[in-house]
Amino acid sequence: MSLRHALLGLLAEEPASGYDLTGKFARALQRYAWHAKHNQIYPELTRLAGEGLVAVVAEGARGRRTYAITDTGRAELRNWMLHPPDVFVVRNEFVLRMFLLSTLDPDEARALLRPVAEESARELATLRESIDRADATAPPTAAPELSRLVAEYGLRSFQTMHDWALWALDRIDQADGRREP
Amino acid sequence: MSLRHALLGLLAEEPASGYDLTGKFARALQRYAWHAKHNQIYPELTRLAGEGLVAVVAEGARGRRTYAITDTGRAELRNWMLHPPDVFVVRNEFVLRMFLLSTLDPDEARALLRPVAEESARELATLRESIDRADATAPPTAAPELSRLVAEYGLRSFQTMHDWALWALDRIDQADGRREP
DNA sequence: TATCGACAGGTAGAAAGTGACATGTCGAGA
DNA sequence: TCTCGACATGTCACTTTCTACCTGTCGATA
Repeated sequence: MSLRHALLGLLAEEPASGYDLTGKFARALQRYAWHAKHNQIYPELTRLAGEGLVAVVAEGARGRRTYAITDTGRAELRNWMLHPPDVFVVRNEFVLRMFLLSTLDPDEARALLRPVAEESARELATLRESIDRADATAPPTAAPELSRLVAEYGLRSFQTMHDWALWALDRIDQADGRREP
Repeated sequence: MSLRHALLGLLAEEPASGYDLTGKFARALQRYAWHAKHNQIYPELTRLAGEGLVAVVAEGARGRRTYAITDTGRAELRNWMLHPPDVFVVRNEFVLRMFLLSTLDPDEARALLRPVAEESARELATLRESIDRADATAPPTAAPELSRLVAEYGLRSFQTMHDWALWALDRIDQADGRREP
């Protein structure tokens, strides 16, 4: 039931169409939190509308339908947020591959870790940029800004991944008894 | 196709039964990398055996069947490891909830973050303990020890989560203009 | 005016994953 | 000897997700 709550969460901030939501998933949630594409999003929106958790509030060009969260939907989202399960289901193919690193030999492990170090650095830079941009545009009456919190989490996570990849590469080099360029 | 590669990866280290593998998932992979329970594992093992990627190498009491990876299986695993996709599919309900934190008010956010700070500290301690235990039992001819790498990643990730949760709590307190106990 | 890319919405069939149920064995301790 | 917990393996119906396909509109630029 996570997809529907992700959608309710996005709609709680502002009304949006299925197309908008697909974009938000691709830009914000896809990489770290929850993966979903339009073929899952459209049917789920229809279902949510059928259950009265969201409603169509506008229709525009090209068949565009803008959805907004309803009071029922907001109550459902709040209830879900306030009652986290004891264990979270996690599926992360990246971490799985790191777990299975030990099935490779040192050279192969190095070859996998190098792109990790590079990409985490790139993601880190991108995220920092978008945070800085958001901070600059910040409203003068800076509210608690809870949305800044998860951005910081992402920042720190990528920093951790980057530092770790460099450490791991170094450690393999040392164990291998040589210094690789 | 991640489940089958997770199983192949575990069997690449040593032969095991479905029951053993279920335990390994529960202890090692479940929390950070890949969630799977016995009702998925048993059928997948049968399928893998049917395709010749694993084979039954022993039968014991209580219908126990010990599987080992075959050469074909090892080749498949290696191929999968050496060809990571451009984007990894991630589904992490915890991170999703942190994304949606901004739909709550500061008090509620605090209530969610406090257990995060506590549990990450506990997980951190547990992991550090098991690493120390493994280091102590380490073979004298310490090989590159690639399996130590992912443990370190877990350690750093939990440390990051813990530090972040404390930072976030503090930031909410400050924005709220008071110091919460 | 033709074309193309972003906008906008979908469906169908297959695969993966979930929750609940079902069955039986072996060894240790009361 | 009885009971109980760990060992051990499954099935089935249902939900969720994935892959691949389909349809059409609007605006800008060639």
